[in-house]
Formats: sequence, C-alpha cells, structure tokens
Amino acid sequence: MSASPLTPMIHKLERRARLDDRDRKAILALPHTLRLIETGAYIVREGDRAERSCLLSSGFAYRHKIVRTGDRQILSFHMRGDLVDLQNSLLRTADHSVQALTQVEATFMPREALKELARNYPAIAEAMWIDTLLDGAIFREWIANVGRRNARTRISHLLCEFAMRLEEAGLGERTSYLLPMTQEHIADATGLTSVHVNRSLMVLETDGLIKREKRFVSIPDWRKLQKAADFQTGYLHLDLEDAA
Amino acid sequence: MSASPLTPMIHKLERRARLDDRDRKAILALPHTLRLIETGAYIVREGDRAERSCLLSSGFAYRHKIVRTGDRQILSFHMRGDLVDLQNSLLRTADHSVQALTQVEATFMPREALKELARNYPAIAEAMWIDTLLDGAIFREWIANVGRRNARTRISHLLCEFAMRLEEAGLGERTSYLLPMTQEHIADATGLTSVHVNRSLMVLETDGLIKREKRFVSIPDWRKLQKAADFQTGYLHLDLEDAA
DNA sequence: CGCCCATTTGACAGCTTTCAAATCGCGTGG
DNA sequence: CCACGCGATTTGAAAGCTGTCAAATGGGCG
Repeated sequence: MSASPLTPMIHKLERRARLDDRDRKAILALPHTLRLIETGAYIVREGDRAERSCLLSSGFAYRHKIVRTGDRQILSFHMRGDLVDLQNSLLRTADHSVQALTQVEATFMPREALKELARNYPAIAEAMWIDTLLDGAIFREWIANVGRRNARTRISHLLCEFAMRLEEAGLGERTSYLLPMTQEHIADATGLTSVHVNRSLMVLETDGLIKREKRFVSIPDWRKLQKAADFQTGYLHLDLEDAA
Repeated sequence: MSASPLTPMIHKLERRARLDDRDRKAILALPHTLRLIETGAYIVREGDRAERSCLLSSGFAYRHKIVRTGDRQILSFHMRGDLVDLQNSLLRTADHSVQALTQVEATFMPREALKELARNYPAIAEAMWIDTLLDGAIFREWIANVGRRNARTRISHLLCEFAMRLEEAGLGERTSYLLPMTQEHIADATGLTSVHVNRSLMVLETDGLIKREKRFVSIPDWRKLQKAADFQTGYLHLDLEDAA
C-alpha cells in the first residue's frame, strides 16, 4: 500500500483529523496521475481553469503572484505531502501560480473526484478543511512577517518556519538542513531584494545565528535564532487535537 | 425567518454553495448567542482556547497580530455576514485576535455545533470550506500587496478591495462609501505608518483618484483607481460556480 | 576550458520612518 | 453658547533601512 503515490496524502490528512479504514481506502481509490516535473516548470498558472488538484509526492514547490511592476511575491513553499492547490478543487480559476522549485513528482487528482470524496466522507472533508485553515494560518503569519518585521527578522523567520515544517514532514532536522531556494526566492518570499537578502544572511552568519555552506544551513542555537526571528510556533497549530 | 441573526450566515453560505431547505433549517437551528460589542473591544484574543465561532451580524471588525516590536499587523477587515473566525471551530487555539472596529452585533455559535453541522450536512461543509478558501485567497493577495507594492498602490488596493466587498455584501456602492477605519488602521493593514498613509491619501486626492470628506470616500473614476491600485478582482472569486 | 547562474560587493539614491508639534473635529460640561 | 479635552488628521525636517544599478567573484557542468 505504501506503493501508492497517494500514501503521503493519507499521512498528511491523518495529522489533520481522525480517519478510519473506510476513509483511507477511499483516498487510495482516488483516480490520479503521477507526473515528473522539471525544476522551474509551472504546475499551475494564475488564470487557469482548474480541473484538478496536486499533491507533492517529492521535491519542493512554491506558489507566487506577479504584480503589475513585474515583481514576484512568493506566497508559500511546499514539500512532500503538501496539497499545493486544494483551492482548485472548489474555486473556479487559479488566483496564483505554482511552480517547481526543484525537480518534483506531482500527483494530480481530478477536482470532481476530490469534491465527491469530501461529500461522501465527512472525516476527509474535515481533514481537508483543516488543511485549508492551516494554510490560511501560515498566510496570515506571512502578512505580519512581510508587513511588520525588518529584513533580518523576516529572513530568520522564514528560516525557522521552513526548518520546522521540514522536520514535521520528516524531511530533516530543524537545526541543519538544505535550503532548496536561491537567495532570490528568499527575497521574493520576504518582500526584499536579493541583494539585501544576501547582506542580511551574511550578518546573521557573522552574528553566529546561522552557519552556511552553499545552500546548507545549520543553526547552532535554535532558541537564539527563534528569538531573533520572532518565531512563535503557535500559528503552525502543531497542537491539533488528534481528531478529538 | 429573517428575524434570526443567523440569516446573514445563510445568505453568505448560499453564495458559496448550493443549499437546500434541509440545510437552511439546520443552520437556523444552530444554538447561538447574540451580543453587542463596543468599539475597540476584543471578540477573540490570540492564544484563546476557542470554544465558539463568530458571525458578524452588523458593524465592522478586523483581525490582527502583534509582533515582538509591539507593532500591529492587520490581517483583514470584516463586515456584516462575515464569519470572522471559522478557524476557531477546528483549530485549537487562536493564532490572532479579532477586534471590533465599530460597534458590532456578534452572533456566537459553539464550535462543536458547527463541527456537527459540517459532519451532517455536506453542502454546508462545502460552503464553509469554500469560505475558508476565499479567506485564504484574500490573505494571499494581501501578502503580495504588502510585499511588493509601493505605498500609493497598497493603499489604493485596500480602498478598491474594501469597496468591492462592501458592494458585494450589499452595504453600499463601490464608488462612494464610508470608511470605518482610521488612517492608523489603514497603516497597520498595509504595513506602513499612519504618517505616510496620510501623505499618500492626500496625493491620491490631489491626483484626482479619490475624493474625501472626513472618512467618506468617493471614487470619480473606478477604472482609473483600479489601475493605479493594480487591483484585479480575480482573487475575490466572484465567479463562484453557483454550486455546480 | 568556457558558460551560466548564483552569490557577493560597492556606491548611491530614495521611499518610508521617526519624532514632534500643530491643527482639526466633535462630544461634553460649564 | 462657548471652553475644554481628546482622538484623528496634518505638517515638517531629518534619519535610515532597503532598493537600485553595476560589476566582480565563485561554483557547477558540458
């Protein structure tokens, strides 16, 4: 059963709500297509009529919008097990794009099948709803991050959040991991320029808050960085009630 | 039936998904408490254990977070018919606060009752899920607004969005309306200072994009402001598929 | 070895903030 | 009816964080 590319979706949803065997079987029975996507390729384009949703089976992706000046704002980063565009199951047109940050294995599921699943399996519907709520919680934190924190804090915050989510997804440890994004991605996620991100990263390093080797980041003192980042984990809602 | 304070919730959800009589009756049967809340009072506080969710029956409210420096970031504004903290039905603790912008009539519903409702009425569950997705769509646009637009554009964008939502909620026309927030609220929503908001508003006025009289705003040329604001309505998903 | 993308560095400009202080609007009380 | 008080708006001058525009450096790969 762990052979199915849908298995990560079950794991993900089980962390959102309590599922039973019937639920799990229904998920595994979803029609789906596994596709390999090259670095930089689009998974969804803003304006697309959405006919399917996508589960990230491996690799990293990010969502973004382009504003009129041509500048890009990255809205979120995603990793294995993330449902990157659940909104496409219920909203008509995509309001932003999703792009592969690395090479990606993507599992596509028809929107109608997902809607049916939600209609017939309340526990799954609840899990997906919660997943959407968590998505929203992270967006809110990003608004605060970009709106009210200085460059140093913004970047540290991003590093903390990414570390935490990597660890929670079982993809590494939060005190030492490989960053899949370039400094330009970090800039577009934090509302800064890549030049300023570069300088800020160097300051974080000389201040001893992080160590870097290429894209590899290690964090000598997690609490210290967390403090510098104003990173409170509450918004990640790691305390989900185990499907009470 | 329009006597129930829950009626606006039915109207709201009916714009999200197709409901039948059974659904409507179930909503009206929700246990609820109507409360009058004074300007500035908190409806939800960050960190609260959430035991209920809140429907705005009249007045305006906003959600916000406070960062370590003490600065406030406003995350969204809400008006009659909005479910301001649906996340509290499914997430354990509030990750941000909700505060009354004006005097407010708030209808509170126990979280368990809402969860039950979602479990037993798939169409309602879908409508609430869609509501959450729309919430998220607006958050994403705000990230882009705060992250990648200059002061003038950010503020114009806020004015356009608020106008559009007022009109959609049947609370006014988008080209002339009363802003319930102070310039400081606008500043905290756009990631600026109130001083700069003040200056930017004056520029928008001398440029003829808006007219002001106290908090009253009128927009002589909607298309022109919309363009200056980089305001594309797509993210509001006004094209919901009428519950296909 | 050469190309290309990512990172780093420099100098300078500029949008926005900061910190006051003045003005305005308006409800309250004398 | 007018003074008072207080929050909101407006205005000024100066500082500063971050952006801009190049150009140099570094590293991986064909």
